[in-house]
Amino acid sequence: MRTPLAPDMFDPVCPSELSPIRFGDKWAGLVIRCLEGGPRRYSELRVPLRRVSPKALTASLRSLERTGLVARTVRTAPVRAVEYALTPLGHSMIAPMNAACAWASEHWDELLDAREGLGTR
Amino acid sequence: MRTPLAPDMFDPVCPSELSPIRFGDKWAGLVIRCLEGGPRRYSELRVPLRRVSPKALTASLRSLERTGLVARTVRTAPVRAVEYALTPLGHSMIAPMNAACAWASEHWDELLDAREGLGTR
DNA sequence: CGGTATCCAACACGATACTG
DNA sequence: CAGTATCGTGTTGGATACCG
Repeated sequence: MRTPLAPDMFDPVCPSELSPIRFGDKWAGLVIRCLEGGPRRYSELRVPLRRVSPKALTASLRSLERTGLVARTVRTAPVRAVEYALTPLGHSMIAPMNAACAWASEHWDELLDAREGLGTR
Repeated sequence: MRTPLAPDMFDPVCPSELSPIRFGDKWAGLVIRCLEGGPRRYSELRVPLRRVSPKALTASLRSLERTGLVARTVRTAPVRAVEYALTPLGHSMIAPMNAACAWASEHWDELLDAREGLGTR
């Protein structure tokens, strides 16, 4: 199955913004979300993740590869194309990620309150 | 309810060691685990977390306070004592933490494989 | 007892330019 | 197309010593 990519992962507000739960490095969670709907080429990923520099994106992908969550495959003919896809292990992370997102949504107002309570003191 | 603290959070092997899922900063997850069984004083926390420098432990606690997961209370009489406890929000994180731990346990061998597959190439 | 102060090394991340 | 090279900055975390 191959669903369309979100046009911009930073629009309007990333629900994970306030959540303390992180999956790997800074961008790993968003990258996994982008790969959830099927394999993607590097340049495809750059569109919704346009606010991430190529260096940081590559670093995140390499890290995900190292952890075994993402597989990188290169095709040379007819044109060079590099595809990134979730491994079975990567797919298995979707469940805990959804749990984390659900938690953040449920406690959104408390998380906001905590952040604001700080500014005032 | 107030259960005894683990003697050493780093012994024998932390199950979260290989997991890419993080809760806040480097030590936040372990700190939350220590507070799960009831409020603790700073010096109590330092025992199971003795491999964490006081500076890093304080930083982690402050960060958890800021996020609204931990409450800090000071008692001055008869002696000065500072207690850290999970807030309701903090307690609500136990569920996603357990989900993350379960995930790591289930996929432990795959995570190990991924790490080792790297050393060889 | 419950932290700070200080110093330092390592790393993460961004911007930009460039390349096989 | 799919990155790498380079440079610079900011943050993280450890070690150690000290303090009210």
